[in-house]
Amino acid sequence: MSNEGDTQISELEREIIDFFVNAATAFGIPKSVGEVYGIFFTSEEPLALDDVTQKLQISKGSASQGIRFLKSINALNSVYLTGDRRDHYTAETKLRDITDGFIKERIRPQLQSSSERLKILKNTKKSKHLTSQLNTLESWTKKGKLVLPFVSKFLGSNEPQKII
Amino acid sequence: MSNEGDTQISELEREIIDFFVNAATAFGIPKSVGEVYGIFFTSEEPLALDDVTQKLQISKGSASQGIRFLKSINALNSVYLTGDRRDHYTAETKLRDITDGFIKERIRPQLQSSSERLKILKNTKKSKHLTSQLNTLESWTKKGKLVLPFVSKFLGSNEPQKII
DNA sequence: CAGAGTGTTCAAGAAATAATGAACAATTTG
DNA sequence: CAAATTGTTCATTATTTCTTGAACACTCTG
Repeated sequence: MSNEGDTQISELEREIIDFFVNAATAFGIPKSVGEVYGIFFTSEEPLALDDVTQKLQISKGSASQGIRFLKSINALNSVYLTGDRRDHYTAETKLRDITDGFIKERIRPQLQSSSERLKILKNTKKSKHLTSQLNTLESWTKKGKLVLPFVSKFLGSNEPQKII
Repeated sequence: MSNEGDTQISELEREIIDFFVNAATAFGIPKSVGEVYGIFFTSEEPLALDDVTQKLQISKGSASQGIRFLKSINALNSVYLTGDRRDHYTAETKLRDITDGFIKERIRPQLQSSSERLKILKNTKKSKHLTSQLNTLESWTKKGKLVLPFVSKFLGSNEPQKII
């Protein structure tokens, strides 16, 4: 029966949420997911599902799915509040944790399946030119896989980086 | 009046094109753009607009827009063929060139506008918590900007990389 | 154990995005 | 300079993707 959740969000909060909506869209993630992360990010207190629906005025379904996705990439942390059986979360704000989750759940599987498909294609009869192009693609996926840990490490550090 | 363009594409070529359709989708780029790059990538000879429409069976509009986008990120190279006034292109296959084009045309502008919007928000009156969150966001965009040249260099090299 | 509280699922509708193709502008050719 | 060739634009249509909300399952609580 909680009812402090329907607090209006401020203009600044809305701006910050929009920041995440933009970012989400850029990463091919639904707008509503960006909003959900945004509301957690702006909130000092842990929020539950219906706080999200009330503050953002989105459906329970969207909020539920948004939270699930954000949990899957470690962008939300569970918080247990005594005397309230709703699940509460706070935004994870360590960029590296979120990046790692995103890489692990979204990028790696995609790269992996691409490189597996390529492997199969290498066994087919083909022209010189296509052989060469397949080798090019193979090197691309390899580089893709190799760059990920470096991006992760880079985003996790607080110091300037150098490439040697 | 050229008419060698209506050659059927092979099963393997279709697979390679699908590879790019997948990749394009993952980057939030329309399927048709992936197809267009794919047909150039598989072709040994330079192709013109109507070769693309015939081989892929897509509309002239899609092909034209796909080519324009691909040129804008340096994924296609112009080739001038004497005795044919149509524009011809080949696929650029240096990963770094394409990556750089994509970063310059798509990613940097997005990051830039985000960080400008953030700068404005920093001047508004706000709570301790939101001040702190805005600082977090600022550090994220900074790291984003810094990581790009690193990714570019990494993808351009043929040697293993280390971070120091 | 009936009723209330909480979260999930997924079919249907709404919204956003992409593809088409006809009209057009620009250029070249005979 | 008329006709043909080439490529672009953009309103319309088609497709894909997202959001909604009602039905459901599960868990608590009195």
